Amino acid sequence: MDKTYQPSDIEQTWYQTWEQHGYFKPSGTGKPYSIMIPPPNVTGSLHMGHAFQDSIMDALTRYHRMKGNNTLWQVGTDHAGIATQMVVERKLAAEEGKSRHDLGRDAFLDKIWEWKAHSGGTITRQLRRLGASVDWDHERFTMDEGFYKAVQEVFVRLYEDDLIYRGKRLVNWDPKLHTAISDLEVENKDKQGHLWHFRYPLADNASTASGDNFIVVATTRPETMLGDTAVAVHPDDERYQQLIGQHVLLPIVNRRIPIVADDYVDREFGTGCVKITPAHDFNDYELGKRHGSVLINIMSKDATILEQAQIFNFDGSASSAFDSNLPEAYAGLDRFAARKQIVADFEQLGLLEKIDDHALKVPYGDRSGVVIEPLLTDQWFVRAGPLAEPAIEAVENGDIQFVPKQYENMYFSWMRDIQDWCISRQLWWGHRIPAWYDAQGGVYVARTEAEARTKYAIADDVALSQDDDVLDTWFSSALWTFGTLGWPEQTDRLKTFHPTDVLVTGFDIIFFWVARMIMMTMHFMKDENNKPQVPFKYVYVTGLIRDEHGDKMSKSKGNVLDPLDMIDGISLEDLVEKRTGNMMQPQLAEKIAKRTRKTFSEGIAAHGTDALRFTLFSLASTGRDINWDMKRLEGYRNFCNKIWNAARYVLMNTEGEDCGQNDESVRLSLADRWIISRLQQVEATITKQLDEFRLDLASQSLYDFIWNEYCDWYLELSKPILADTQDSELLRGTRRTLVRVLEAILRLAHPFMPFISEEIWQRIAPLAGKSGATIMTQEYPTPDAGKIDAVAMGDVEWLRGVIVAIRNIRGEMDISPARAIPVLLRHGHAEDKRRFDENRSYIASLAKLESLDWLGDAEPPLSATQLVGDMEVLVPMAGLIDVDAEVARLTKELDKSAKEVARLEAKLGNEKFVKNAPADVVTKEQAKLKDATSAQQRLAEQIEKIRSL
RNA sequence: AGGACUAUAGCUCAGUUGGUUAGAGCGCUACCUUGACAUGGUAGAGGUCGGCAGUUCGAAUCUGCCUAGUCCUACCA
Repeated sequence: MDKTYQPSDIEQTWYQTWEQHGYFKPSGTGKPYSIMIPPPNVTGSLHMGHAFQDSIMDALTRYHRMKGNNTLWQVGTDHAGIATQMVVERKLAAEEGKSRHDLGRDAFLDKIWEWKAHSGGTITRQLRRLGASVDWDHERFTMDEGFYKAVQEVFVRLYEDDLIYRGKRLVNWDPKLHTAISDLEVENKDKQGHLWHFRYPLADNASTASGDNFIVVATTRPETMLGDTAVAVHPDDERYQQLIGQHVLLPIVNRRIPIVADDYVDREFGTGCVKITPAHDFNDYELGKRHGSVLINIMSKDATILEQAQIFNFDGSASSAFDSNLPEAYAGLDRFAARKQIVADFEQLGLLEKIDDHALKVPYGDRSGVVIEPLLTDQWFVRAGPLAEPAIEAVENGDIQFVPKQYENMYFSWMRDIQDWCISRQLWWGHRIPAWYDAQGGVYVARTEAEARTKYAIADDVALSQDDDVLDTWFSSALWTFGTLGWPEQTDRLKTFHPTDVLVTGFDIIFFWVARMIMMTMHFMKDENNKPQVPFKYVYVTGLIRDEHGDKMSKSKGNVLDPLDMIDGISLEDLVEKRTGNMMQPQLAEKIAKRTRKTFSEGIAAHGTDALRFTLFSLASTGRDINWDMKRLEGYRNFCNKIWNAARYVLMNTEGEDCGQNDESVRLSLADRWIISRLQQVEATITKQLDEFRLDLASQSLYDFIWNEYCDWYLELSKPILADTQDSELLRGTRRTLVRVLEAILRLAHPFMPFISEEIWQRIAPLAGKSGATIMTQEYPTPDAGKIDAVAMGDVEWLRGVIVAIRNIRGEMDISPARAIPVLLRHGHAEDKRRFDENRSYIASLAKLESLDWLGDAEPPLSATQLVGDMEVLVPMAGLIDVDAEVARLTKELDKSAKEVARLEAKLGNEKFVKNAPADVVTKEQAKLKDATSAQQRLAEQIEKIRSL
């Protein structure tokens, strides 16, 4: 093996080997275990969040595969409707100066498929680099043939069950993308705006309580007044009591509209009068409906003002309740221009009362970034209420558990107040809605046009045209767990792997995806008793990966880290280019470049996939965002190097030697018995932590065991034996333990660090008597309590105590590490003496001693001392030690003991403590006090003795 | 407005049902190239666990209030 660990030398070749040999496929035997990858955007690329979640899924998958489960990690990508369409539209505009309308629907879709073919491999290549052990043979895409069938089936059946309906409703309209979007795709932002106060003259010479012949309404969106159908006041508001049932004459359009009373109105806000615009405001829609009003739409799909208003009843039929003419002056004006004009005109008319500054929330489209307009359009909706009921129940009764649990609250509060889901999108890229219309507007929902004709008995000569709209991307993603397994066919894969075991995803898509997946799955998937099947048993919710300052990573902030750059490294210049090239806002480039040069003055070094993964795991504490720290990554790269070198040491001492693999007689040293015992304990700990999704704790346990126990102590303790002993049985025992424990460590580590564990395992396994083509399919280590040797563990703890005590004196007294020193022990119990007798050579070797003796009762020479339990460790001071330094050191120790004694005395002096605390706690404290007291006394004597010289 | 989460060493974070002398990594200090590893070794410094009350024999841990921050949902024109 090379002296230094080079991840690039091993990682890619191992992945290819694994994939070629089909190790990622389900084994076909064992209890099924399955995970569905959250499908990334097919044309996207992997970011740190993906790397994080995918690493977790891979660790769980590899762990269960090694435990013998029939394990499937299902892979696939999402067509990502709006996102993908926008990318291709931008590209088209930039390269050919054309819009999608110039091309037409079919040609444009061809362009997108081309783009998918061209860029679609990026994400899957990146997944391979991460070591993702997914089943590539069954990769799926949310718009592949099978998924198309699943989507149609679901749509048609939901329609037949009256859970999908079409209607003219107020929706969130994106005037830039020209599509409806769901509530979830709207981001409400705090903005400073204005509250305009308009006078609406009263009709029929009515007047207010204070004698005015007008009332004042306040609005943040003046242009919508063109669509006002009423004014509302609170029923108990004395100021306007006599006006209820009267009318106002709407200025500019001269529309006579009623004054109605409604509890919804807040008397304290503004003037207590609210203009009602049912076609342009969600609250007003409800209000208008309650008061038998109509809907007056005044806006086009571009959010410009119409020439003629469109007036509807709430059932969608046309209404002639009002004159539909709108003032010519506004026709075609953009909504914001119209706003200015309306305000100016009110001022002109002397009807502008005042303008207040006002803080408000403005809805923006999360993709387009423009202000969303509530607009009356024909859309398809999913009736979410009935679907939500079983989905809520499944989480309440624990069939689905969120990890961490607090996300269940979030889920419940959204689900219990769920609104119908607008699923139609006025886009081209997506699943086209399986509905057909005849010339009269009749709607026919079926899987195909032919089926529609049969089902609804439509003659062949009646022209049908399919709905132009497509479905929300999340509609198809909601079918992911069963759609990927072949549904609506009852495939073996579906029967074997559904329900899946765990979904690993971010909290940001609990509503978008997780909740909808639960609803859809439980409606369509039933078990043998016809009970709804859940899509997964656990939802492991990860935090977000942020940058080193806790800021969200984003292109516009220029703080995005590419996981592949962590793995392969990148030069500073390339990193700057990557962050500043192809920007939507080029003016930020300079700042980003500067910041990047400051943070990564040397670029980024290569750290390898294993180190990246291990870093992600150790940061993966539940329910918390992660602030990325390059130093952690470096630390775990060093950890890989540590393992590498430990393996080199083991190989150096075992290759070509007799390692006792054929059960020749062996004798195990104390160190052997100890590390074997500890291995059992660590195996139990890690297994438990993995089962509880605590990858952070598991990786920490592994790290501690490998570095602080196996390397720091076991390998060091093996050195004196390998160097000195002539005992062939003992040598065999040590060699056997060296390789066997390392071999087990590699299997323990494999789910975390697949590459380095495989690379080393290939060399170690034969020496440990293991055979097999890959570590991937070896058994995950299981602890054997029978191998735990309590005596050995106690002895090594003692041994470490003595060695650390001597090193401590050495360090504090500034004794050169090169200098071998004499050490005496005294005042020990019989147990100390036994341990001393059995382990002299270990101590002498690890503490670099010239001599080590048991003093008995003889008077010791003047020495530096340290206590290990009751036993004193003495380093004779002659020629070695600075008296003042020793006094200072002992005084520090004494202070500590004195404080401890005081604390314990106070505690035990408290009658209530002695009376109330459990007996074992009291006994423990008493023992501690005894130790501390005797330590205090010894230290005091020793200080006195040194001083007296 | 409602709700959730977070606050522990200079930095990034663990701390499982209340009982440790409160831990890790990085950083810092001193010493050390000893044949696995300087991507290393040995020793060390560093914390009134955000604040205030309370429950308890005992609180980083439980309760209440407060402060600061993050996020989610809803929204008054």
